[in-house]
Amino acid sequence: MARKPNIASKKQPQQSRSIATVAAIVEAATYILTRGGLADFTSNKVAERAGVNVASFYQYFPNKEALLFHIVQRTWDEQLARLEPILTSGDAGPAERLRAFVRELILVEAAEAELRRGMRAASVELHDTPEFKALLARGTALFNGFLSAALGARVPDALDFTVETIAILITSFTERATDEPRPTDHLLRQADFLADLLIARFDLA
Amino acid sequence: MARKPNIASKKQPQQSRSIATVAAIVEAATYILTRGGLADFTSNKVAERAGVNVASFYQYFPNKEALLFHIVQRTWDEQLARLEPILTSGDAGPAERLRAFVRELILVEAAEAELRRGMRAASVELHDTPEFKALLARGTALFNGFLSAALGARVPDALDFTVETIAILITSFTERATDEPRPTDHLLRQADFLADLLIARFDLA
Amino acid sequence: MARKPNIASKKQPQQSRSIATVAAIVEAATYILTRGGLADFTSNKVAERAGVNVASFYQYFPNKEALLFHIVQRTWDEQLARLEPILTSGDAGPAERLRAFVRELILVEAAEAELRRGMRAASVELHDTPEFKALLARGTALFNGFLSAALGARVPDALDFTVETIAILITSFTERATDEPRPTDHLLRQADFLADLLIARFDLA
Amino acid sequence: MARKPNIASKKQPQQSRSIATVAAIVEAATYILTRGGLADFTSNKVAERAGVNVASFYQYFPNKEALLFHIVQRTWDEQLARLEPILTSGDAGPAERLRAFVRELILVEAAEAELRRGMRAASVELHDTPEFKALLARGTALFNGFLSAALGARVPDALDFTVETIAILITSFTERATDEPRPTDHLLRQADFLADLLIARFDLA
DNA sequence: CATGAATGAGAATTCATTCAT
DNA sequence: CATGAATGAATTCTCATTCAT
Repeated sequence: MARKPNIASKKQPQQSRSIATVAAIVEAATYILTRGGLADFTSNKVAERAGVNVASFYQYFPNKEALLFHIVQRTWDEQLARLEPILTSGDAGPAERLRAFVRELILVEAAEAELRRGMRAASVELHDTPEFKALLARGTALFNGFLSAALGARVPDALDFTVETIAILITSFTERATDEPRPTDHLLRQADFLADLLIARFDLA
Repeated sequence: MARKPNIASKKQPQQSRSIATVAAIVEAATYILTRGGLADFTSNKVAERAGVNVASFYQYFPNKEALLFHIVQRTWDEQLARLEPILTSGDAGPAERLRAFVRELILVEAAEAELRRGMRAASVELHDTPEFKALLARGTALFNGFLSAALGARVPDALDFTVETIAILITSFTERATDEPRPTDHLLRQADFLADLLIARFDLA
Repeated sequence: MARKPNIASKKQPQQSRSIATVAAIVEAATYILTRGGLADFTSNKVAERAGVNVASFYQYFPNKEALLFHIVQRTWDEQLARLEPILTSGDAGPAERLRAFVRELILVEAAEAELRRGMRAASVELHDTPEFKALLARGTALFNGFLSAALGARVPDALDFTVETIAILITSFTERATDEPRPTDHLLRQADFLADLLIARFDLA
Repeated sequence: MARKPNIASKKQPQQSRSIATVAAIVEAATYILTRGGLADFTSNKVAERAGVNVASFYQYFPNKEALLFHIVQRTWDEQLARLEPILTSGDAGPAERLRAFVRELILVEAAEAELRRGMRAASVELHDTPEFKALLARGTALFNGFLSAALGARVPDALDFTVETIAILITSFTERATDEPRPTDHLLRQADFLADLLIARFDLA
């Protein structure tokens, strides 16, 4: 029964030196997670690679999980920043936007696939924390909003079910499809495959 | 950077006493993985819960990973045993079989969802072992064979791509859909959703 | 403070099966010690290599040290058997015999240099046992007897000191000279070097 | 088959507290090796006797062998510091210097005989490391230089062979002669015995 | 704040030895 | 006797975390 670690960041660095320290720690951790060195993702090694003392680590993060969460959050934020415009911009029709979204999502996932794999492996303990759930919720809300709007008319019954299921479909698919390194055009074909499936099914074009 | 652990099982238990010992170890490990206690999945704790000495653990498994692989393999075998008949029986048409397959798969995954989550979290080290790859290959071959046959006529180009992509779609979907506990009928609706999508797309009915 | 292990052989094997078992154990241990695998010189591994059960090991040897002593003794006995005739045969004069002795000793040591190195490394615990001391004493007595007789006339004072010192000189030299593998002729030159030194010094020719 | 341990020392202690820690570790290890407790020379027991946590041990030494090497090196350095002046000072003739050297060597060896025995027993793993070989090489070079110079004129052929053989003779003799505790005058007689042998043989006086 | 230093607790693995059958 | 099986007790080494300066 995994204990839920206290994930909230300890202190916000105020001075520039502190900011640099935190940045170094985060960068070091990212590097280590990217190399897949789950076993090397230890507070001591992260600090060493960051060139700071372990004690400094604990100055800014109450524990390892907090650092991990920080990175997860940052990555997630960056990801959302790229995806949100696609979903919200009213320029294109639902089909266009869905296709663009799936394409962008698969590219985003692929872009930092190793890091994401590392994070996923290390994230086990995070899953049950409220902070993590809140993070997920934001993305979910955004995507569900878009889907609900797009499908609203065409799915009279069980809109929620449909939306949730499509969300699972898309996110699990892009995650897995990027597990093995693939050339971009292959990824895009896969994205289109899925997008077309949905567009056809719901007659979005 | 993960080293590849030697996974081949060590000594086969011969007398009933040792068979019981191994069973106790496997059961204890399963229990711990199921509870999500990735952090508790240690040789000492597994042995303790099994009521045997750690040294006995190492009589039968060269290392922790070997035990994990043992469980993964057993689970996988059981799963295949349930799924194979569906794919190979010639009784029904492709649409029927695909739907039945997705339904069974999602149920199978749900049945031991916690264990699977634990295994997934712990499996990182396994991914690169030849034994693990061989295990995956069997399942892949089976499913790809079925899909290739079913789609053969309808997918003139890029059969391999299509098959691979569908395989990813189905397996990633069922895995994620069972991440949260859901009632059976919900799972079946989800399975049908995906199956219908594919059946319609490839005109299998 | 190394405890003195009980070294006395437990049981003498009576039946041919037992004899074969003991032989297999001894041979396996010899093999392992020869390969320099001090770390592999464990009761389990010796038994495994011997093809017998560990419990059988303890049927015939009360502990690991007893096996080691057994091998040391056997080797020592074989060595003495080759050296004794040289010292005792009255055919040749003292110079001849001394030279022949040193030559033979260096060859004997070289013959099983690896085994001897392994034994030496493992023997630490043996040094303080009475059995081991008795073993040494036999060889010492033999050699000292020879030297005393040979030098008697020429060393009026301090015969004991001289004999002891020469014994140390010869045995330590041959041991170390064979630490690195060397061709036979090199070894013989070294033996002659030492023998000549002593012959000249004590005017033995 | 012994693996070569990584012997290079890890972190250098900087503050006085850590210097004391390292000193305590070294002292504890020396004590244990001196008592002949090869079996007690474990990281835990050394740390315990040093009054520090095992983890501190591993802060400063990457493994047990590194600590052992540290001690071997220190002892060797001290020994060389005492012997080098004898060999290099031009005050005396070769005979004088050789005799003084052998005398000093046997005293040096005797001074820490127990420690040296312990180290020797534990050194097995060290033999193959480059660091250890480098250490030996320094001593060998020094002594061989001296001998070559001293004998040069008198040994037209095979100078190398002669030098090497004498080196073996002297070092193996002093090592073994100090294996059993002996009063100083006895040791000096033994040293003189060997020195005289060589002086006479090569007409060094 | 930042660093040097320290540590309690535990993880993986092995070994000598014993016992039941 | 011999074997299968078991285990108490170590051993090496690491990690998350804290404290004194």
